[in-house]
Amino acid sequence: MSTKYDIVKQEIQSRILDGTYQPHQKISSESELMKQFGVSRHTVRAAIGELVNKGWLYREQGAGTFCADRSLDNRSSSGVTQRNIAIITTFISDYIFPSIIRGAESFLSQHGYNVSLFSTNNDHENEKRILEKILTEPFDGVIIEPTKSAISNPNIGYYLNMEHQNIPYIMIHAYYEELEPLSITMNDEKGGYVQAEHLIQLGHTNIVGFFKTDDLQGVKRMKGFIKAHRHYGVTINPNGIVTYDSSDKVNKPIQTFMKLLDQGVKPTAIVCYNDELAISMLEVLREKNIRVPEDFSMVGFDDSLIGRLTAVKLTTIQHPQSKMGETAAKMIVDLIKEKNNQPKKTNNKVQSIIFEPSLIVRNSTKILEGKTVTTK
Amino acid sequence: MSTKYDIVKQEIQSRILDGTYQPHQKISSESELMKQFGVSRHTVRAAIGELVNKGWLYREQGAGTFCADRSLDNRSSSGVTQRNIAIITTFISDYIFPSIIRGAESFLSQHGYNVSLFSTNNDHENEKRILEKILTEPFDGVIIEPTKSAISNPNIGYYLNMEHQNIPYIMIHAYYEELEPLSITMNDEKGGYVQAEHLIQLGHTNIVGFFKTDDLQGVKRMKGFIKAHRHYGVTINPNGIVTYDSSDKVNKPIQTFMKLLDQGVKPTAIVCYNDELAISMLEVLREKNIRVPEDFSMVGFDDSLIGRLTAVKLTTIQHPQSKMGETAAKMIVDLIKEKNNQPKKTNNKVQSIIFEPSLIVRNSTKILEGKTVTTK
DNA sequence: TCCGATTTGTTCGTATGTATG
DNA sequence: GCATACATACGAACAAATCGG
Repeated sequence: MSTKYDIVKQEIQSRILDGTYQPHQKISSESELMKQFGVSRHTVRAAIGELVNKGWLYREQGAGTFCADRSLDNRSSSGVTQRNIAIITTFISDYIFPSIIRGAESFLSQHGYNVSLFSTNNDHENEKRILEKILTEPFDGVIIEPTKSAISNPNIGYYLNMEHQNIPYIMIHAYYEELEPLSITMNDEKGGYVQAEHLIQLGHTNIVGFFKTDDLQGVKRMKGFIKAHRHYGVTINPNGIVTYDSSDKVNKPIQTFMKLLDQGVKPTAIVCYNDELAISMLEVLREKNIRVPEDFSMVGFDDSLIGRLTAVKLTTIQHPQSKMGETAAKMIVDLIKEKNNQPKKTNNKVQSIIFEPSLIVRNSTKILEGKTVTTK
Repeated sequence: MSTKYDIVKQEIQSRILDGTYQPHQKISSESELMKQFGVSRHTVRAAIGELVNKGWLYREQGAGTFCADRSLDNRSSSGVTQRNIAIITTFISDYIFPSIIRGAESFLSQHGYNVSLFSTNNDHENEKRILEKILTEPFDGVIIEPTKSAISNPNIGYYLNMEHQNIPYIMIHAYYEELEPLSITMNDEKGGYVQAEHLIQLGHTNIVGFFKTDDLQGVKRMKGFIKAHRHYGVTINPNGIVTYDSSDKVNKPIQTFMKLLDQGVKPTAIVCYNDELAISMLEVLREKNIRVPEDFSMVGFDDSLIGRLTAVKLTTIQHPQSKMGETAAKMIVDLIKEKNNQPKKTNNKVQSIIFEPSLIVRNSTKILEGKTVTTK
């Protein structure tokens, strides 16, 4: 995999798949590629040779090398419907993802589809590699949880190519706004609002919020957090909002939280991006001998299993989990049907779905001492 | 047709067609061909390269170039290798399975394979449906966790058919004994032995054991449990061994355990089939105000995440989890390689792997009051 | 129609890396 | 350890086709 011609080959392949090279368009000449990659002509020719052999490019002596049009050539040759669905998530084994995947797998296998799994680890490079794979192989539909949905995505070209090749896809949890895709999401802003509202109604006024902001979910939950404070006229502590990324999710929130607890005016409650974070924070509080909920209240998000197993059962926001997976599966199957039966009446068109959040009150939140419950 | 490499190519082709080169026979080396035709090595390689691409020859570094066997060359219809691996587990989202799947997925996707997921919910009908699907579609290999491995399997025919069709498969966690397949397992009997031994060494003599016995793992752990008692000369309470199935795993163990706790001579410790059960039992004890480990000791199995998150951290048996998934993935890839390179020497044949269990002592076990620690 | 610049096609030489037996 | 054989990579030269002027 580390040979020079293979690198050149991969890169050219990427340019084809992400739409840089359109069908019948002339690609860079051999001498240009030599300069671009700093390799000899022999190496460039070896790379191009393999792609010509695969049918991705064709050469014309004297004219140049061109991108082939693979749109209607091969994939229906075998005649047999493959019925493959790809599910791309950021993580596979952690947290609530297994439940989502189970929901989707269960529905899809009942409807005769194979489910292939991919995880990006919230990294754009991995996402790219996976999208290349999906575009190269016969998938009938794709369910995607976007990678780093809050920031601009370098792989948009691949999604456009997917539309070109008429492969239906839907996004869950969040979506890339440029694409305006069909999606299944939570109302995350509302969720963040409800988290904060609950604590405010319990009398808390010094609440910290921790949000993972490389994904859109976190950005929106933060927005809701702020909105609730404004609505109830509670000022937000200047240090009261902490953001972090997937990359520093293990350490940064914990360390920042510890500092916040050591300062003069201590917060009395925390809104957590999700239950996973809440569990970490619970550990911090336990080490500092701060009792939950007597001394400190916390709200999680997602109603994950681990939040129900801990000594202190978490107050949290409900997440549809396996239901979301099933809904996504149903939607992608509908899209595939719609694609195949073009003459069919499109009376009930497939539409995006937004799940409304609801609060689940357990044992991690409590009325602040000396306060009475506020109601709207 | 007048180029040198084309002449070389034609000549080699002729030698294949007229039988000079028989299937799997080594053809002249590149340097020999250089002499024979008076051309450069590059030219020879270009000629051979085209024939390799057509599927008439195959090259093996260090060994030589060989004539391919095109007699039974069927599946080249699509030309493209699919590289699909199926993973069949009993459950997808629960417990330690996500970790196992992640380990396998990570390795396989790095090696260019797609991973398709199936779950049987430990039901033979589902298993049958999935096996039919796999036999019908182009999978290169299968990783299986057997369904109800302790009882006779009605789908053996499908596995035999898989062998017929030359689809490599391996089993994890357990295996159907009739098939004697390649497998990756725990030494479950040893595991059950270690669980019981630990409690016995802590002075416990009235230990109950709960085992799920529709899978072989449970049967073997139970065997180890009994063996440990015999070895240390501890008599087993007649009601001290409780077995249950996947179907009644939610209720039966809990109810039986409650009855045991209400009887005259109470047990002082429990060996659990796995951490999942242990967590349920912990809940029962909490409701009855029996403190762990002060009043009661318990040992789990699998070292699952949930066993580390509870208030009382479980003493348990280590399970390789994602490591097991990765090992399984590596093994299946080796098997596929072995299958494809028939002429290659099978010097290091793929072999079954058994992981040895080791005890992880945490906070759910304690020396029985009024006893001293026993050592072997 | 021809010219010249560009681009791919063929062929040689050489060197080093890596797997096999 | 050694010879053999294939794998990768660099450089150079000339041939053949294309395309704009």
